[in-house]
Amino acid sequence: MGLTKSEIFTEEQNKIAAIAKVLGHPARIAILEFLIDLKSCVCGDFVKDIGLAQPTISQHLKELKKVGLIKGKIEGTSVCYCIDQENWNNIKSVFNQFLNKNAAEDCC
Amino acid sequence: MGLTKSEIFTEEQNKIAAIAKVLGHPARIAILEFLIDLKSCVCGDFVKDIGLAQPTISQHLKELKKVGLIKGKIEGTSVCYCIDQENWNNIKSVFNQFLNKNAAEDCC
DNA sequence: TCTATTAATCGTAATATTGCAATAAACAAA
DNA sequence: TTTGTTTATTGCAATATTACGATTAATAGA
Repeated sequence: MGLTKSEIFTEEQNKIAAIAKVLGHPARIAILEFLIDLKSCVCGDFVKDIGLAQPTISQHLKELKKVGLIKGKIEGTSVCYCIDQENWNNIKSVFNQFLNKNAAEDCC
Repeated sequence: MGLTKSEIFTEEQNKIAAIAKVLGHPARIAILEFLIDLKSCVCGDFVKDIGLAQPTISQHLKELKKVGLIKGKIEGTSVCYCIDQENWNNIKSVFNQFLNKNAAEDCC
């Protein structure tokens, strides 16, 4: 088995989970932090800064791009990656909405 | 290899990733939403409401508990689960802090 | 004590993820 | 064109996750 049954969940539940899953690896958090702080921008710099092999970083960048957290612009032989502000804000609000709906009472 | 190199990341990066990883499954999002809305509380109800087998739900509850998102209180033969408010608030602030540090400029 | 109920654990199969060496692709500069 | 630089892709091995049947444990009630 080992196959997530996405069909039994709502679109929203699947969306939150999909984004969270991508955030669920420290290398991808590190990449996002570098991008936010504008410390690094191109794949090669992440390789140096983080210390994982180039194919590994490239793969992590691909997943971040897949859910729209980042976007990339080709500049000669290198690629400049950036936070995708529009999607980032959308994702932020999806998470805030989820995290802020607090249960008033408690049964334990 | 398939083994995350946690040692090359900061404690904070590993923490955010660990929580996000647990949030990275729709069943666990569904469980949290049921708990927030106080719709379900015990394992058996989640099994009915969500539609996954009892051992599967039990496993998801275990992971939610491991990172402190929920806590459980034994009540006779059943267990009442609840959002762990204190940890939930802590986790919320960790995520808010991460999501809100926006990059001012953009290079792409 | 016996039985029913409920949740956790064990064992296992299927699938997914992580990481990297090797290679390919794409472009810049000589 | 050739060489160097940079990123993406492929292929593979190791590990992790997901899901569930079978079983166990623990309590409630007859």
